[in-house]
Amino acid sequence: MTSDEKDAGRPASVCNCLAVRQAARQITQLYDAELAEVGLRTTQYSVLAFLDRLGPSSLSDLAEELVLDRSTLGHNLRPLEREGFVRLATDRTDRRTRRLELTAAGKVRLEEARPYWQKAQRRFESSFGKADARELRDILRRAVESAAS
Amino acid sequence: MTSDEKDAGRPASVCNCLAVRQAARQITQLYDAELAEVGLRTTQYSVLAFLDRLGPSSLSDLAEELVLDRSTLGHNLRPLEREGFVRLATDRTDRRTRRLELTAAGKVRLEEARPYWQKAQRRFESSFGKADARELRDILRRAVESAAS
DNA sequence: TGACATTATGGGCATATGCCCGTAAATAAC
DNA sequence: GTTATTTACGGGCATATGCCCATAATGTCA
Repeated sequence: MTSDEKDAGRPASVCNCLAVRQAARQITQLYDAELAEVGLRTTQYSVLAFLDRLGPSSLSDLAEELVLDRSTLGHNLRPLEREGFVRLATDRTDRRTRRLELTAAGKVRLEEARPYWQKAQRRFESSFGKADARELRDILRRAVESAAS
Repeated sequence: MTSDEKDAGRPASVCNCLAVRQAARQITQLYDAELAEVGLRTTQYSVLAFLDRLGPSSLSDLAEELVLDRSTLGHNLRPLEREGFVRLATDRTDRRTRRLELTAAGKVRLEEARPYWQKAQRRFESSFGKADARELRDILRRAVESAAS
């Protein structure tokens, strides 16, 4: 009996997709709980953080960096636009492209949020282990590359 | 300079939450693409598979097994009920509880879907590596336990 | 047994996710 | 230079996710 056959009836232990989705749900709740203190979700924080790091970007470029569907990014921007944290402007050279920019208010909120993100990081890593967390991120990064190809 | 400081400006490489969410999105697309052949999503497949394995269950029990919010499970059942794959009945002994059951049609659809789930598994593991996949699932399982506590 | 806490669930709300399709603009083909 | 293709985006649709609150039923405790 192979180990595959042994636990064939236990979906959670053999399905790579279920495993990563369960973990994403669980870990997201941990980070969302901290970021709720400043009224942001994990996804929103990641958009602001990437935009801060990359500077003004097209939606396509940012979506690719975030490993996110373009359309999904478009949807995710709505609450951030409404709050005035990001701004969309039409590119001058290519009028198809919309340049997404972090506003001053967005930058302020991002800096307010960072300590809470760090707190979530510390909480998770103090429980899971710093070295294990590094290994987790590494294997997940490789999984993203593998699934994308 | 520690390695933390070295890549402090690269959110994707340091944030455990972002890493697992990106991987979940990417891998989900791979599985959803296969399961689309039988008109199921990854989440729906996992509900049917767990229900088949566990037998009739309360929503709370099933949600806990799936590492899913109770309310989320309730929402996820709507399309499955509409299609007639699951059935909700009031428990006789405890009328608060709703017993969730897999219908005959649900069982049929589940068995139809299994080969496509297996195909997704094979596609992912032939690219990522069978041993790496096992390691991935193991570290994710530990991460779930860690974040839940 | 009657007040209170606990448990199981549903409804409403908001965001998250990605598909398909349409539109508009830029680029390539000829 | 006109047509065809590609690229960038938005709108609409459906599901996914989880919070908060309300309701109903059960259990507890004096």
